[in-house]
Amino acid sequence: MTANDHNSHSPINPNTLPNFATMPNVATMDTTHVDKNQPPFILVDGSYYLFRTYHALPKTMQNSQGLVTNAIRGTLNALLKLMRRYHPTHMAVCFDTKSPTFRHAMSEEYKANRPKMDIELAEQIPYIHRLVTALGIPLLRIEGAEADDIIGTLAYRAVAEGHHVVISTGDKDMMQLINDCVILEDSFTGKMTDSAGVVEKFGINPEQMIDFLTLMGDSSDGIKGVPGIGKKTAKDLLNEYGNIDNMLKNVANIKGRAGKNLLEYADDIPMNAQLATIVTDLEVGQDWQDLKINTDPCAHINELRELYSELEFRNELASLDHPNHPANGNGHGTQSVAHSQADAESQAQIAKSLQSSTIGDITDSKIHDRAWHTILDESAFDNLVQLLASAPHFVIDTETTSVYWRQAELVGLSFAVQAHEAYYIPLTHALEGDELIAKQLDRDTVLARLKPILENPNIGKIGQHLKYDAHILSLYDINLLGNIHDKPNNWAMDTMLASYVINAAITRHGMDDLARHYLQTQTISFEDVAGKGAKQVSFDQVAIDIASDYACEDADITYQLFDLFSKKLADDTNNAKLLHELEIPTAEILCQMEANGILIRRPFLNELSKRFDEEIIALEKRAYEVAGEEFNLGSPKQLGEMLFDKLGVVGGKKTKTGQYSTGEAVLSKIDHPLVDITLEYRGLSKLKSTYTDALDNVADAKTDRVHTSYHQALTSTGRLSSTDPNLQNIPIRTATGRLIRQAFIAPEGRVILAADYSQIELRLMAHFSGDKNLTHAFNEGLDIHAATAAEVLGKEVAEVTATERRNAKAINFGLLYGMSAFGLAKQLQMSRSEAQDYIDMYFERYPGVKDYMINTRASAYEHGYIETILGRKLYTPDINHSNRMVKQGAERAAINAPLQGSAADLIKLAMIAVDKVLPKEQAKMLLQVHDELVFEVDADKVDEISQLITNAMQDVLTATAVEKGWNVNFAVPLLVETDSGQNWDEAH
DNA sequence: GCATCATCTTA
DNA sequence: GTAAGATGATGCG
Repeated sequence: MTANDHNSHSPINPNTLPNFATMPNVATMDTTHVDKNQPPFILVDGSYYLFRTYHALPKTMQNSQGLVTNAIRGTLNALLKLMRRYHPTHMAVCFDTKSPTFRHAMSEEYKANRPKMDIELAEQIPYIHRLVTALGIPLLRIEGAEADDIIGTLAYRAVAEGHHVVISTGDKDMMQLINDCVILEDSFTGKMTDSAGVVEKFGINPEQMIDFLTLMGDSSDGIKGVPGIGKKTAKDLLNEYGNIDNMLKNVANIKGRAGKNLLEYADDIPMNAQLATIVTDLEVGQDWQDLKINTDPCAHINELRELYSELEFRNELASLDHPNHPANGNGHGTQSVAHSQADAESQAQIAKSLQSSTIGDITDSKIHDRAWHTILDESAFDNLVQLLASAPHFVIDTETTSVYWRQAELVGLSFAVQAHEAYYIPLTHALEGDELIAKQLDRDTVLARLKPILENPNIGKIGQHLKYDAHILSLYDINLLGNIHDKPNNWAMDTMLASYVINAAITRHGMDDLARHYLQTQTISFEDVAGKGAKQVSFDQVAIDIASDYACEDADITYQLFDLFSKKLADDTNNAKLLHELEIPTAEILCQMEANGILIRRPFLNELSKRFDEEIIALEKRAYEVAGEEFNLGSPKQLGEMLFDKLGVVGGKKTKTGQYSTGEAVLSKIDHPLVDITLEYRGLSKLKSTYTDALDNVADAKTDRVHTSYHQALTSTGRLSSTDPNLQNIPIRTATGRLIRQAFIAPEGRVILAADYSQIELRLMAHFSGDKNLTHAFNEGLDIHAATAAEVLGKEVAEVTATERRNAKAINFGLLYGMSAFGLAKQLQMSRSEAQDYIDMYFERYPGVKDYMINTRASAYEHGYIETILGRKLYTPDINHSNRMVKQGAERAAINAPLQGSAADLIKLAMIAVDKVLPKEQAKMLLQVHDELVFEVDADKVDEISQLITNAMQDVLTATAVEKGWNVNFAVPLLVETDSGQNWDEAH
């Protein structure tokens, strides 16, 4: 029989039950004889790829005959990937058939609720079968057996015969087949799962998988499981009792619902277990040796050609003439994939999964031409100290117990003075049983020796996200900060900020992202060494040899990035200037601001929480009365159903997910008592949960100060963002909201001082557009929104009504946001054509602004980026996107980016300028909120310092920028407004 | 337990 | 119409 003779199997009688007692168990079988150096036996779960790719890939993939081809493509890509990766000699693709199996005979509910297969999918199946055969891969379908069972059987036989096995599937049920020599690989997502992967994912061993599935059940397959036992309980029970038999023996000891139900449903367990068990001794009537790939390049080439032509897979067709097409039995073919983006992502994931795998020819991607050292004795440390002290610059990286610097303790330090060589000094690792922990050098001794080097401004410090390391070192009384910006001309560099300045959009700026993007290297992830989720341990619980690899890699990669970015910056002096004169100095100031924190009034916040809570409860009660029943007022879904279905309110609109929209914009148009109650309820619960409760939780227990964390390499425009907590969105618009602001105070003898740029983005618009009317209004010091209304309506500023000013304000903001008539109409609640008329009138009066819009858009198309006032390039990758909506979104972002981005540049300059003149004993900079800086200052020095700050901020373009070599002739004045008071509300 | 949605807060 | 982050509810596995 030939390998592809897939119709030759005798059907399996669905009424003959497998003998579960004698069935071999793949997870526990002996694997000592398996030769891991041979290519693996590949078993593909064809049915999985069929369904997965059909639902995941767009149905718009069709040939000219209207045949949907997404599942064909998806499955083909999975197969080609496997062949390229493993160069297998033995492989089989298994499919389910429509006929019933023993599971259907056992349980009426088994897969009973599966909807009928879509016709668009059914049509693709014959093509997929033909394709598999034409690729020379054995195809297996057996009446009365599921693909799982064929795979289970073949996996057992293959391992028994000395092969290791890769099962290509995304079905978690198959995890019961995993052992030392059998792994799962989902070729669609790139995810690989070995034994450790099962433990990581579910907290149990592969051999416990059947019991796990039996307890949990599977609603999509119609397997019930034990009610009340989900993933978590099943895991806990299995960890305690090992298996279900043992659980039942000790069922009296199992408390609560789990124990009760286990007893009550004990009779169902055997059947559910059998439904969940993959058969491993099917009568397949075929020996595994027959499942060889047909490697004759000419065998099926004509069939393939015909298929690809009919399907209109042009790239695949062309690649048939390429000598390395995988169908020719050679695993190095060119990629021929329709979804380059999705594919690139899954490739990256595959690359990642390769790291941890040790099976077969899956390569360990660690490079070996490198020297990574663990420093565990005095003389090695002496040598390192010598090396660092005499280096012009070096990479430093701290390893700690937490990503939050305020909770972190130092665990070790890594260094690099050149690429491919790195040192790790473990200091406080404490993993029980790790023999190396006793050899660690003393932390304080090491730090004392390093302090003069780390504080030496003449030795450049290089790091990835140095602000973090600076925070950590400052906890140990080491001041790294001076080295970051006091010597802007040395080699000091923050690779995260360098990447951000060079191109903020091309990748995120974490070290893993940078290594992947710029060095084509997949780093050891933190999760690889410390686990993830609830099971993650802190770094001091990682074994020193593993930790050392991780830490050395970090330092090594950082050095390599430093080399690469240094070259890029040498070619672009403005980028170099942005890094050294703007971002790195800003980082140092942010470090101080974060360390300062801002004082809050805890008792006041607690009092507010209590008050809000009482009002919330009263509102809930009223809502239940109006509704006639209790429901969750905080659930948009339940509220929508109550309002529009049960209470019959008209005007309900649905969101894209099919539920009613209950956003503020919709509700405020409805006249109904429940709406008023809801809006008030939402306002108060927002304030309570997001602000009064949250701030109290994060404030330092001893000092009552709140320390936010600023992210400097995140936004697409150059703005900062603030997290944990976000102090850039503290309420201000409503009176109740402002109560929160009143909780931010200055200590005794000091006041809060706030300084903000007035209308900075509109001033930038005036500058960039050069528009005469706009420039004139700012130069005359007019109320800009009133001036706009007067100009557009052709009347005097004094005659402008409140509504006219409000509309003008909306259009001014709209301009900054790349406005459309549609958007303006929605904002002003007018018709689209009215909005369009208004916009037309505006552009007639402000032609320069119209030109700015056109020119900025054009620049984005021409260069792929726009520039801010300091020449920061902000890339606009979606400007040529094939989706019209996405493309238009990118156009609006491009129009906004120079304005928002330039404002971000200016406030960073302002922070640098202010920091330089601020008397540190009398004032501290605390917060930055995009166009505002918040300080606490000695009460008796407020006027003086306020003037100092105002001057520094207003003069950034005429003084600070010029000193640093940026010469900008700004078209309008920069105006700063300051105020001060006991709290942030009074200061605003 | 983790991701996504809907909502609301800021500049 | 731009740029963010946090929360509770909900859905998935």
